Amino acid sequence: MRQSKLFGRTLREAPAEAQTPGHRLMLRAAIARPLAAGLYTWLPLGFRVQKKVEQIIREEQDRIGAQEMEMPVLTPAETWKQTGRWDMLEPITFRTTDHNGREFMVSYTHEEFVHLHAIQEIQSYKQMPQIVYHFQSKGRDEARPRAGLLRVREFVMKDAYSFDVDQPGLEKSYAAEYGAYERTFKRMGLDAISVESDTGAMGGDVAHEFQVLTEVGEDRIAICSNCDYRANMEKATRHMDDRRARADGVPPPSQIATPGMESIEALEASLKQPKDAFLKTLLFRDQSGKVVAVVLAGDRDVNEAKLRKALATGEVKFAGDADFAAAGAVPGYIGPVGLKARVLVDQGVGGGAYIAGANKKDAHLRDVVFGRDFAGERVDASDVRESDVCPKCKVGKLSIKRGVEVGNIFAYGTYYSEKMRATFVAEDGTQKPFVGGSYGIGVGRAVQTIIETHHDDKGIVWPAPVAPYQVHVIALPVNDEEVRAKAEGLVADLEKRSIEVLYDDRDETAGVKFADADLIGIPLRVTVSKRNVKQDSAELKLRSASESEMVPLGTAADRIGQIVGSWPR
RNA sequence: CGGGGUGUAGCGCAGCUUGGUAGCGCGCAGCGUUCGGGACGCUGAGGUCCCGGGUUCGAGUCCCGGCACCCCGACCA
Repeated sequence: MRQSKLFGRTLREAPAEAQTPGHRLMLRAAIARPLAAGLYTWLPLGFRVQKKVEQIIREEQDRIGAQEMEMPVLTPAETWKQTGRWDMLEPITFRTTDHNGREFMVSYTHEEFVHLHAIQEIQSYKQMPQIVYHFQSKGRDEARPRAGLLRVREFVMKDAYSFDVDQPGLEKSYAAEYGAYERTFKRMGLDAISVESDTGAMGGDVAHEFQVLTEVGEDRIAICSNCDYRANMEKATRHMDDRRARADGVPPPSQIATPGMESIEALEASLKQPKDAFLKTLLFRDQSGKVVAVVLAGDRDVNEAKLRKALATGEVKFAGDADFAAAGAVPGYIGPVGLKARVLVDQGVGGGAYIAGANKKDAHLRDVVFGRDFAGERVDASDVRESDVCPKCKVGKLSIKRGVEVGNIFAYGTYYSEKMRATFVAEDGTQKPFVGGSYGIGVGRAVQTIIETHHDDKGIVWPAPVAPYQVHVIALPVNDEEVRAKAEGLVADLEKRSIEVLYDDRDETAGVKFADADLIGIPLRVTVSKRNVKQDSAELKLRSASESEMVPLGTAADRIGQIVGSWPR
């Protein structure tokens, strides 16, 4: 490829809105361009990277016996309604109607549709296990697209779906995908770790995310200092020691005057008590408008993902003034005692005496005891935090790191097949529901995550397997007849060997060409210059190395072929 | 959806407080000199100043309304 013809210019400066290093480099190196909020066009260089990432994913899926297929982007509403997700996904999906008024969703994911096909194609237990996958665009009307390709509103996902006859079968498929993911991310240069995750909109129980730890990530991951426990904050729990403060001998609640103290911080400051001596009570509405109170220790924050799960709802919001009035509560002085609402009590609330709102203006109650003075359902609805004790080994301390979720795997079992009556004939002749899992990788997000984790101050340093080209040949200066002849001869020779070459034939100065080569980050740079040609040689330099190697022009192609051939694929 | 910010040439920005010829750097085109780390000179092209309304003799600038984009938070690959 002649660089003079390349569609896509490198930028000396990144647009102001680009914040993360990967976002800036992605734009500067002409990988992709924004079209609207959260919508990106791949330019030719980025498109090649995307295709290489896809190919790695494809090879690893094929290796475990998964079969590639393709389902449409537009999906009919009726099927979504069968599983209840038409309403649940309303806030984050793009929808449209055809000219007859029939409703469609831009596919958010494809569980429903792959089940529809499984019903038709798989009739007998003899046909399983099966894993199918496709690379398909997903539409998600994210409230806040972010950081270039890291969170967008339309993206290509590899999503795979397994069908098994029973739970042990599912576990095998799940393990096969788990292994495929480890190989896939490793091959593309990503150091992804698996973490336990919430199942969110996908339903089901067991799920892992593959996270690449980096400061630019938006997920928070709890990691144990001692064992292999790693979990997304949405899911992470902590070990709570058993010593329950005793309520014996605690006097009944008594009112204390707390004028103007409407926050835990204000109470902490004026009553000179630690935050965890208080109960924090928060009022929420779920998606259907039902109001619920969540009671937690004053030093803890509510975890909305856990709360949604506890309430089996798609959305929770803070309640309004009318809800407070209906519950007999006063904002700033709300407490669980005498509250007229469903009450959930976080597991971090102990059995001892707390100070809590009195549901009266300017008043709190001391000596409030859970189980004695108020009742409520026990739930886990709070965040873990730095230094909490690991729930698995009960020894290590948790630390919180940021990560980018590049892939995930869910074992949802019969969640969809039961709702859709997707069954097969089992060995005993009865109809049984498919036992399934789904497995996703965001391609564009993976590409930018590679950039986020493979760059220096000059530009991208592509891992060879995903680089847009393998070799960058630079002619210097290109208008020198002999230089150009030698460079073009070398390029032709390399291409004959099926080596992917970007040839910088632009009439630019050495500084511009080297700077662009560093920015674009192709693994091997080959300089054919007047100076080198005089000595009948070419300079080979790896993007990742600081020193270079001079080789005779006559054997340059051999040497380059040898280097390129030694790279992992 | 809550909070904050920004919209002026392809990109980065100034001009707005105090209304009066729309500017700078990079990039782009032509010519010449350069040619191993973002060269230099000369010439030139390129603008609905986000959109709509208002105030005014006159609006990029002031007022009102909208839209878009970015950042922080809540949600996802």
